[in-house]
Amino acid sequence: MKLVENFDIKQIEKNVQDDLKDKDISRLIQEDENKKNEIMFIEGPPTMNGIPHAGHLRGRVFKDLWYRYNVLAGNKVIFNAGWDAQGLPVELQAEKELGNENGKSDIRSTEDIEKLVAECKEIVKKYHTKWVEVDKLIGMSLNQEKAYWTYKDEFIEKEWQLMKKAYENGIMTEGFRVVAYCPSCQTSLSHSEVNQGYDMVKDPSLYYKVKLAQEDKFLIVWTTMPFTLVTDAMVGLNPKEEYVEVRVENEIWIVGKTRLEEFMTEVKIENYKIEKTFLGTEMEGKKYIHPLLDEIPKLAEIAKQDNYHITVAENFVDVNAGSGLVHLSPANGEEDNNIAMKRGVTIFCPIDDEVKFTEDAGKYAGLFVRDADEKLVQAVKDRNALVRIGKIKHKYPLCWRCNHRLVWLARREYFYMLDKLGDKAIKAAEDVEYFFDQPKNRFLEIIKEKHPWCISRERFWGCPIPIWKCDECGNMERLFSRKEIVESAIELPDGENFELHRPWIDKIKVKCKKCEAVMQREEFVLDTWHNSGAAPIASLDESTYKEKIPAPFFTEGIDQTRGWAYTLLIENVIYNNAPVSPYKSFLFQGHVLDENGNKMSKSKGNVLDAKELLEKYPVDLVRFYFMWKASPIEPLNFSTKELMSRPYQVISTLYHLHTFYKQNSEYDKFNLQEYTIEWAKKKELLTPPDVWLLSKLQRMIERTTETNDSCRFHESAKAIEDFLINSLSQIYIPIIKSELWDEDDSKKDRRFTIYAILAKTLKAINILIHPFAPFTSQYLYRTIFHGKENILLESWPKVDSSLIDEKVETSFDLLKETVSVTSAARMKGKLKRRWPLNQALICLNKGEKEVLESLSELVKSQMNIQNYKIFEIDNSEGIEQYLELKQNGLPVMPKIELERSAIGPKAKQDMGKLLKIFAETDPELIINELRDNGSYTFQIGDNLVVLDKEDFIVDFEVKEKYQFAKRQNLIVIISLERDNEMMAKGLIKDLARRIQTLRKEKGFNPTDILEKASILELDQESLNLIKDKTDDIAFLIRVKNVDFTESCKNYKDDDIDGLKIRIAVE
RNA sequence: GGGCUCGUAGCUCAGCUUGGCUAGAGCGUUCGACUGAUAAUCGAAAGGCCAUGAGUUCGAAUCUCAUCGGGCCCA
Repeated sequence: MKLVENFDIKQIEKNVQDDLKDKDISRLIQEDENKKNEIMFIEGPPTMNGIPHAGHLRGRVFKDLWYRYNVLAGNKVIFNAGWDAQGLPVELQAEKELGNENGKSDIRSTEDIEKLVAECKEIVKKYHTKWVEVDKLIGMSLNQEKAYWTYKDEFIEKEWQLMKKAYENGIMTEGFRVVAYCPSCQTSLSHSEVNQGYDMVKDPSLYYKVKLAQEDKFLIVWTTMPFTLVTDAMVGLNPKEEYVEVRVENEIWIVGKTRLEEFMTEVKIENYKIEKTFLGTEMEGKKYIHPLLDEIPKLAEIAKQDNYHITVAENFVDVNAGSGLVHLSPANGEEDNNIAMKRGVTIFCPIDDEVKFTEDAGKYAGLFVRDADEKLVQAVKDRNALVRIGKIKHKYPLCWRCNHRLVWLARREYFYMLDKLGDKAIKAAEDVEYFFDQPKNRFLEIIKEKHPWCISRERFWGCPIPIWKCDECGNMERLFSRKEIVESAIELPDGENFELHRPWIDKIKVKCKKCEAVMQREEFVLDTWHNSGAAPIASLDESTYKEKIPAPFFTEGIDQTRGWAYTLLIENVIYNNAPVSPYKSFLFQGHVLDENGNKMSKSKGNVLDAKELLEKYPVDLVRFYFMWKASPIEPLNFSTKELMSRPYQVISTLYHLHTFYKQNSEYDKFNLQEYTIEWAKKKELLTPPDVWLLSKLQRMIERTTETNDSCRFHESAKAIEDFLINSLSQIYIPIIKSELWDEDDSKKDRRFTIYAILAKTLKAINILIHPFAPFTSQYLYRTIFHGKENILLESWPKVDSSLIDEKVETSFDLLKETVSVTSAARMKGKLKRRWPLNQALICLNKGEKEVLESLSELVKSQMNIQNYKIFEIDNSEGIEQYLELKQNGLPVMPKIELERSAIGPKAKQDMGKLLKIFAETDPELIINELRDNGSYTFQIGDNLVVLDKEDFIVDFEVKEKYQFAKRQNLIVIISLERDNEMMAKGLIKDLARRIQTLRKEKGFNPTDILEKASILELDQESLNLIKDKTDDIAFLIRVKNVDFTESCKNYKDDDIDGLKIRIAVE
């Protein structure tokens, strides 16, 4: 790899990519004896149903950052890719590609499934290529060859082993789950599909009354789906809301209080009287009599159970709709079903696949459910239970394919009953490090819910559930391995090595051990979250799993709290039947938003394609920017403009510091191996700036290590930025520059010391910044330092506490402050920084004199001043400060004003005269009086106005030929007087700067020594000042001779503060 | 609708636990200066009803409650 001429970060990136193309870094790391611990990373497998965008990149960068940091810190990190191939999104995409407009109902035969599955595999292949491409662009270190795939047979079989544990521990059961179902497509729909199709529809609004069994009172219940009366199981009230008993004619009705009046208007009842008010919670567990039991014998039978047809107090009940009481149909409502599951209530679901009532529905058997609405309303009316039937317009979901109204329907499914885990999952989750409180709290809350997890899906492309059921006797065979299936199969149409997917597995028939009938496989596949959640178990062999899991660090987007993080934990607890998490720590990452803070979405068109982004912008900047801009958990507003500003400056400075080091050290034939900091220390060559820089370096190492460990990557990036820009580039380099300029052989040791320090510092920065900007750091490391083959083989720097020097740091801070204040004073006096000044008078706090004087030479050189004096001052303001300054002999004059709000009441009508007299009075006189007597008396006519200290605002200014600036207690007064010598020096520097610019323009190297320089058209005065000093100029601009006659060929017009000159170099 | 969470300068954040100086820093912006690695750097300036409202208090960015807005998840 060669050093590029100019800083071209894209070119650097390309060179590194090319250079590393054929190199097997992971093998080098594997063989490196400095990398001691072997640790495991488990990739959260992206679903292969789309191309990566900017949001994905942030996650990629976090992972790779962690990898590189840990490798540098001395670990062998197993960093394998992983891909999630299955799941609904892939299947839907395949449907689209195949043109199956009716979704699942288009799949009728084995061949159809086969075609669908083949298409799914195609899609996965296509997107996998895109992802790998982007991974390569961004410099992901993932081992792609060893990637795990969730759809591979070996993965599936291991997942079955996990299911087996769940079954053996009594966690896996059958049950009912309510899904949105399209009666026309005969397909259930996922939540995201449902959310696509809400629209306003008209529905019946039915109020009916049910009598309490033990009291002569009626519950007034509201529903918009009368057919659900068939599957009615409970009536819900909100426990925290108020309800009332009202008398209507000779009946007592129970209604919510919040909407009582609206309700009465709606049902057209004018005369009613509130008899009692109470909280919903008081109504828990009262049996009621369903009005239609005679029509539905099966329901009547179930209703005999104690927990059936009772009132329940549940938070989800909304008192701002209907009557404030709702009936619960676990077969037809999601929330209703959850509550039934929680309370162990029987789920009565007499509805078939065509959404028609079955025989169990008694009188309504055979009817499409929504067609039963009218008949049910009539039946309610016939039994005198009708309060009111009306119409309501509300938002309701429609099928996104056929626009048919969806119904909510309980389907038989498989569940993990998480309450059976006891507190194991909670304990496991509590032991995990989350780095930030916000996601931790939410995650723990979710786990504490212990919601039953429905693991089955009525789909095709997924890990099949290996359970066979006998239709005759209901017996079940659970065959959790290929071996068991093969042994139990009646025949194997695709041989023993059939693919463990639908449709092939569906063809396997098993003989029932109880009744000898032929058993069919339950046509479910697993929830895709089960696949990814099984990753640690299913992607590793058993011994590796035992050895490496729990793994130290997992990370994914914050939306995965309930997703991957959750399923991983639950499945691991199930697998071990113990409170163990598969991860010791989990970092949840905030999402990427567009530059205005809006969510990136296809519909808004603000999605940034990852590949385009990485091809157009420098990858190191993208990576650095992602980590540097925001805290990991916060959302990040992504702006390419911002990306190209500060991050560019940081990386650019890093590059240029390297070229600076290279140019100078090569000129001196510096040998990095021979001359080290230890060597310099031994020879006592370190100056205060060196000590200071090394001390700062230690602090930065300490800080970055600490913040990387706690996932405060943004702080880590900022610590590097701060050191690089504010310490190294801004302070150290300008100080040592002049020392490097002096080529005398006797100063060689000093120059070598500087090179050694620069080399050590730059090398350390390269390593520290490597996880953030891998390309530039690898590039600079290789081209400038010719180190190991890959910077990853280096070791993370350790803090060397012998190099920390707090005293020097304090002195430097004071120096920086003093120089800064001096510059401000120069600004006021219009004195350029390169003009030397005669004298500075510096006022400091008590005790600081010594601190600053320890850097005496630097004070002069950095302030560009020939001598200085330091005064320690006690007072920071007012008359006391002025007096102290004066007492010290400083060239100050008092500046005095009246405190108007204070003197108003004292002077009253004499205010005008007072101001006039005050303006004419010598300030010094007032000060002296105040000092001696504590007050000053003005005589205004016959009146005496006595003003004390508080009535004056006293400040100071400096005498003529001085200028000053102050910041808090730091005051710098500079003398404006310059003699010829100083004027000459200033002029020389002015000239030198211009000639140096010209040198650069002409393309000379800084280290080249040129023949001559020529300066024309200087005025006589200036010429007199400098004509004897050509040697000084020659030294500054690296030429052999300087003259003032027209001796060169090409001259450039230039000017110094408006003075026209012509200059040339050859 | 529910849960968690965030809201301080254009941006990124500090300060909040334990109430008390004129609410700080860096970046960005504008103007000026410097520059021999630099799109670096230095100086100055502009920029804040600390989301809003109420309460507690002598005193609130800080404690309490409510509201509004953003994010994620769940409905």
